[in-house]
Amino acid sequence: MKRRRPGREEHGSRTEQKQHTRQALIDATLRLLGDKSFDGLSLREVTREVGIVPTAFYRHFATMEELGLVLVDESFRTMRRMLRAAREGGLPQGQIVHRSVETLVRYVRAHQPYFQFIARERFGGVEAIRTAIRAEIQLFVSELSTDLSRFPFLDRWSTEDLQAFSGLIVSAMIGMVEELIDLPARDAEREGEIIFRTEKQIRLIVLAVPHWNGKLGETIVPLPEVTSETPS
Amino acid sequence: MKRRRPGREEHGSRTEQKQHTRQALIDATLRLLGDKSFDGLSLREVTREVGIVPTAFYRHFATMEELGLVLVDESFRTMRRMLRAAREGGLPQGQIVHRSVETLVRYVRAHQPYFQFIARERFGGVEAIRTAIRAEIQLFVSELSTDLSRFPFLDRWSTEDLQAFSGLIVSAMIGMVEELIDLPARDAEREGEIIFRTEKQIRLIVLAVPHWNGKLGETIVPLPEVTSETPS
DNA sequence: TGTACATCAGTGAACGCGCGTTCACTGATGTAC
DNA sequence: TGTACATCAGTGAACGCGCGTTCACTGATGTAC
Repeated sequence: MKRRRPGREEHGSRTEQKQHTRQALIDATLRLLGDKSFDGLSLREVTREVGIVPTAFYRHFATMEELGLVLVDESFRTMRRMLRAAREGGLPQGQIVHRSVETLVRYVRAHQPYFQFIARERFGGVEAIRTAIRAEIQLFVSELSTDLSRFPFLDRWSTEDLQAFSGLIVSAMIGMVEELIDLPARDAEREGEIIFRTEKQIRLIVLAVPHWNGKLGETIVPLPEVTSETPS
Repeated sequence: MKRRRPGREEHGSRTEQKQHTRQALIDATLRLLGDKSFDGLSLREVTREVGIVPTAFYRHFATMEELGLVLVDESFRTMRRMLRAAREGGLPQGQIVHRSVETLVRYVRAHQPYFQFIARERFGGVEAIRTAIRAEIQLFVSELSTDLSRFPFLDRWSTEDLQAFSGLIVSAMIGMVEELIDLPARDAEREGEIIFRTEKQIRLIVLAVPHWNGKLGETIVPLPEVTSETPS
């Protein structure tokens, strides 16, 4: 009775059982991170949530930081799976912005804790985790650049310009995700507004594409001086 | 000798002295937040940094959370001061994107700890602080909307569209600030790249302005299907 | 100006608590024969 | 298939430590007369 997982009685091999507990630690951590940030979370809280003794933690991870890095890895694996699916499914002509935003929202909803973890720890208190997340997002931007380089107009852009463009889209998407994830549960109206606004933003960016000349000269649209009293 | 602030010998009235200690607590907190997130920071760490006994903390704040909210307030007061100065100075015709980005960067460098605090706690572990920051950023977006509504084209946009547009600019700016603040100190080259990229992004957004028709129909630029093998 | 009393910012001892980590252990699972 | 031994995931007691908070205190500053 002592060695069995509390509440569950049937199990596979020792290896499977270990894997099961390891996953339970990961899941428990994600659950607990709804309320607090990673470096406010204790090893004992995590093991308590799983229902094992604190010392058993060390059978799976050397430190909390190690667990955190595994979480980063898992989270981005999830997102890459999303992107791969989207790419392979092939977005239908037209509706591309709408469908992309919608797909992202569905994924965020389905894997909310992962996204929440990433959003919260991207600038969180643990250096190693911040660095790992930053690297993954950069990878993300680069992959998007490659995808986008197949579109008309964009196929003639420099790598640098493409990365800036992708970065802008990713910024808008991250902004949306970050607003979505701590929306009071099931506020469908606010959610709709956020999605609608993000679509607008991305469409606006796309609109600029045919007009970009690749130079960082001054703007093409003449803009008047901004002072306290300068309406037309 | 006992009552004097360690390391400083001359003081004003009791009220001034209290104010001085209060500010020391705030400054110490900002300094310590370089390494960790707010909810990983202890009351004792803060008082230790200032050089007072832990219990003296309560003469100034009831809880750490209260201190945190004061920090949010101070940080945004700093940013509003920046905006007001920028508005009153009046940005010269042309160069407007360049000057705006440059102004922001200078301010971030000058008040780095405040910006770092905001970036880190925007999605951090303390609910009340998150909420306060979110409200301030929203206010920010609204103010920018008002400013922008004086420009040609934009003066005909709906409030909603203007807010989406402002939100996009703020997202790009936040993205830049967040990258800037934990750049390894004085990496002038990376810093230049980040600024250059942000300028590109904002110029790109601006470029779209004359072409926006205010409708959320499908894009005007026809975009082909994205699959694994769809180059032109 | 001088004296007597009130205020209150900062002190220092003490508390109970949750923390991470150590250690020797238990007993079911796995393996060699 | 049956037995004897090895492995190792999880146990539980114990540790020293930093935490937030309480409390009665001290002594310089402020105020009333």
